[in-house]
Amino acid sequence: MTKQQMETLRRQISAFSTICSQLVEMHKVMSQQAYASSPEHMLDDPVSSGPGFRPPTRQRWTPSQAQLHILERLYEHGNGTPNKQTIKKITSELSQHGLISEMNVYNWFQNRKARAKRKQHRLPLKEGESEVDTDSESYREIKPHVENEMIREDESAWLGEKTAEAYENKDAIFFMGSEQVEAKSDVHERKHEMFERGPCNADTNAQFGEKNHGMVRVKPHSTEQQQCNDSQGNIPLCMLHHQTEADGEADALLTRSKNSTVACTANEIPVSNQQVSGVMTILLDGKQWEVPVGVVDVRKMFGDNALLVDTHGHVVPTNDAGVTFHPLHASESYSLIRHVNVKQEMSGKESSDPLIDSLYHYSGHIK
Amino acid sequence: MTKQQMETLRRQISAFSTICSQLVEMHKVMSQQAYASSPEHMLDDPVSSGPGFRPPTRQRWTPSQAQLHILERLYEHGNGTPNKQTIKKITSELSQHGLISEMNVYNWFQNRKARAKRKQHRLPLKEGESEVDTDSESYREIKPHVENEMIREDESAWLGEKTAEAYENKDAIFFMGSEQVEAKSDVHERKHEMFERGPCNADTNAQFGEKNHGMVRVKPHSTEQQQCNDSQGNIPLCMLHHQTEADGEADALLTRSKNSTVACTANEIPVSNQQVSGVMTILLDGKQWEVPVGVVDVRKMFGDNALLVDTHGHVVPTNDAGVTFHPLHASESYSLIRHVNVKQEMSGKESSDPLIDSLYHYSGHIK
DNA sequence: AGTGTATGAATGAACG
DNA sequence: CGTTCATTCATACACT
Repeated sequence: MTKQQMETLRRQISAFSTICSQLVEMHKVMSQQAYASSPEHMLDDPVSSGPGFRPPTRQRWTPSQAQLHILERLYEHGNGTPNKQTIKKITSELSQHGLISEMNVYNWFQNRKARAKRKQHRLPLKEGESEVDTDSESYREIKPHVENEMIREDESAWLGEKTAEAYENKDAIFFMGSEQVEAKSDVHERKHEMFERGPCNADTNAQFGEKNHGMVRVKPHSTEQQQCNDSQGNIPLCMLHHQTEADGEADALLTRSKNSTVACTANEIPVSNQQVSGVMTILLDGKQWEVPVGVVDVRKMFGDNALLVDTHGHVVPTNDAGVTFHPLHASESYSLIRHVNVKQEMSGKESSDPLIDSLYHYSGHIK
Repeated sequence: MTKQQMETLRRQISAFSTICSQLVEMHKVMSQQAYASSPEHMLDDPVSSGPGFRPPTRQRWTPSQAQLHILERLYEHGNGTPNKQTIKKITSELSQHGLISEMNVYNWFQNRKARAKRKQHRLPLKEGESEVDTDSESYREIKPHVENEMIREDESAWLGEKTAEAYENKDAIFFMGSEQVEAKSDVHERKHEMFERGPCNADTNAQFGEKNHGMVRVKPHSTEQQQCNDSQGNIPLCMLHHQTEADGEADALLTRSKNSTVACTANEIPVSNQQVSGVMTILLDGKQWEVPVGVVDVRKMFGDNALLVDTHGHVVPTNDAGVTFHPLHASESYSLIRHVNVKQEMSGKESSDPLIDSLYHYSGHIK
């Protein structure tokens, strides 16, 4: 390797580091925003300043004028949603006028159709209807002039196709592993519709009675609520310190993992990373997880196709069984990497992605 | 540098690449989830409902986060649609986390499967690519099993603040980046497994039929591009060499001719479907996009603040106008990085973010 | 800087 | 089962 190459490598890493930092930063900002927008908390945060990061704009496809024009014409002419083949063609064609994917095209037609229909019928919208139905939409009609028929209507379902789904049918496993304890809850608020959906019991509404009815699970459970609470949803990095064990119900939930480990997130700020029994918290892709203190069975915990990468970019080494050699570090961040093709076939060390292979290789190598 | 060190470097890059992908994905999920609705919607307390209260009604079942996770897990475990018996069990179990009916479960599995299949299909059928069909792609799925809703506002820098300096120091590159990249927070997970939205072209353009008030907004800003097309591209992956300095608007002409550009890359490999004019598919942050064959005007296509990074961690080099020197590589994966401050001010090569500056610097440097 | 609207996308449910 | 419909969620923009 030449010096030059080395330099290149270094730069690559540097670039990655930068990118990662940036992404993390964005993530952070977004988290804060999300949090801030939550009506529940009132803690005001003086901070929030920071660099002017803005949530990445443009998350959704926006057809260019040319694309729209073409789509509109196609719509006028054609009947309904095009089939798969057609979609492909359209997509190709439109890609000449801007980034686009088949899904965009598909969605466009679906929406176009649905909305046209709705407008036409002027269906009585339910209150709280968010989809505002202004007549303005009609303006959007565009006169199709000459139809350039570039699409033909091949019937056949455009989206369907055989796929080798390899689901082996075994017995469904219920709480397999149980590994995942989910104890969380979402405390969330909704943004637009302010209407709080009241107690919703499908049966109560004649209007909707037909929907779920019949099999509506009635169970007026209350569990949800409780659970949510106990989870105390938010736990700062070094959060909580109390055990939830005493909390009967919560405890049950948290400890579903039958593991000895108790579910107390509680580590007093895990200094030394590991108290013997118990659980500690780590961050996985930004989410908090409770893991037993001690070595971790990555495969069992996250799936056969999982790999953990620490913030230094190192894959957490494991033995052949997927168990780490060392405990994870409490409060540390890890990234969970997966690869579908890796699943159990990993033994064959063949995955379609060289990158992943490489990681695995590395992982194995290091052990 | 020893061979060993080199290997380490390589691993780091690989890991970083992966991490970046994850972060980008995560970021997307978050932005999408920022205002996700609370799963408790359908379980609202009866209390609020007063006499003339209209129970808001949720017409259709919406799985709570907990339910979703469980379902996801069950699905993941690879068993097709559960049988009746199993459905009952699942339903029963899930009812602990929210209102649910067997029908809901059944539908969920049906949909999940159908969509997964569709997804799988849609991607692979793109052009070029040899038989080695790349079903890859899915490895980008993120799959958190926890749903904590915890965000805490404490500032606590979860992000190392020294980040900046780290990458400045070229010699320290090795492990830099490593500072704590930790994301604290929550993130509720939702997984929209299919194609997600992707980046979009930055171009907007006046609408066709005017929606609002019947007034057509005629493209106000000069910056808007008429069409974002003009890019074409494709080339094997060898990338980089070149400088990227964002400057101002510069030309725009390198491209603009529709299929003009040559370079049909991936097509050394027999192309299959999609013989249509030069179009090829690439994966951007896991999502498939169609782009014209030929060089790509990154800025135009993704915005002034965009950067493309390939799976090797290389920033795709572009000229001052943001146009790549080479076409992208068909079926290859790229990550889209953005930064608001980079925009056009880049000319002064001064952005408020050192991170980005660094990237640009890198990019240019390497040429 | 907010607010409303158009509309892209996700997804539960239904249909054939 | 695969496809389509209906509804909801989320977001880009325009306008004020």
